[in-house]
Amino acid sequence: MPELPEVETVRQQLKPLIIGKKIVDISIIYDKIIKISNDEFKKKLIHQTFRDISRYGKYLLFELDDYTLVSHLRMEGKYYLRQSINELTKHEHVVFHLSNDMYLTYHDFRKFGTMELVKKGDEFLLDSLKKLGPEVNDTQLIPDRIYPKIKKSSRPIKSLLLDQSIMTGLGNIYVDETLFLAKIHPEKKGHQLSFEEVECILKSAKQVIQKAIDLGGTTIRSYQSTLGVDGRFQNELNVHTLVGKACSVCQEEIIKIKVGGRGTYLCPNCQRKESL
DNA sequence: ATCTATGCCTGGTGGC
DNA sequence: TGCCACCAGGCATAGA
Repeated sequence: MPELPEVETVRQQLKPLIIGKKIVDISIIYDKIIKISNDEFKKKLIHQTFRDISRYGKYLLFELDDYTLVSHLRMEGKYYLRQSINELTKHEHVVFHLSNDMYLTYHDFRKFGTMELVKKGDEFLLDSLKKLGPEVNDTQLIPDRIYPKIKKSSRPIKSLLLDQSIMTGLGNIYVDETLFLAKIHPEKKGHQLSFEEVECILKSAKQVIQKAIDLGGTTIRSYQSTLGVDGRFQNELNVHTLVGKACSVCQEEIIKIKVGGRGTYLCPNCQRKESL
């Protein structure tokens, strides 16, 4: 499940491999991934050269000469660099044939990922990008920026942290880890939180995200970033996926509940519903 | 306006 | 062993 740290890892690994390479051809094997017609997609992208890869929240932005390809990996999307089309597996849906005779392929066995194409400079006019809040790892982001939205909401804090319009970058794994560090129960309502608690949550989120970026992200289930490099953050998890295990702080058993329809892991002792 | 429910997908799991 | 219903989950969209 790529969240901000995983997408950042993909960006860093892929960038030196494709910068300066021109797209000479494109094969679209499964076209629901892309939002426009196959013909338009090919017409606009063929002969364009990769100039940079940037990222906003969980979106990858492949910057070419005249267009930006905005890619969201959702749960299982991955990019691979292949030397031959003979290496393609059944879950590789879009193939970019590059000028150095390598193939950049998009792999996604759930087929949930999306690719949008936009004129360079117009990225934030896209519906998907324009509604995103500030990035959780933005050093300029201060709690005052998110506190008002949290304070007036009756939704559980877990749902608010997953809401990308308030703040972007956290997914299910890192929200659980963030709330554990902050010692906040995931079902606590937004309006029940003090400014100091929100401050603590933001600080914890930044800490979790930065550590995950430093370690190359988390490898859970099938998620593995480009080139088969495993992230190492899974060794640092305190609660996520650890149901039945002892809490690293108090030895209480980690439990799993559902919050807003999402599987949620927490320590019932460290993260009490009723606060002091 | 604001929130909840549903659809998109497929591999893995558990029941029979 | 094989079949099948069910689950996971980020985000868009429809519905309440």
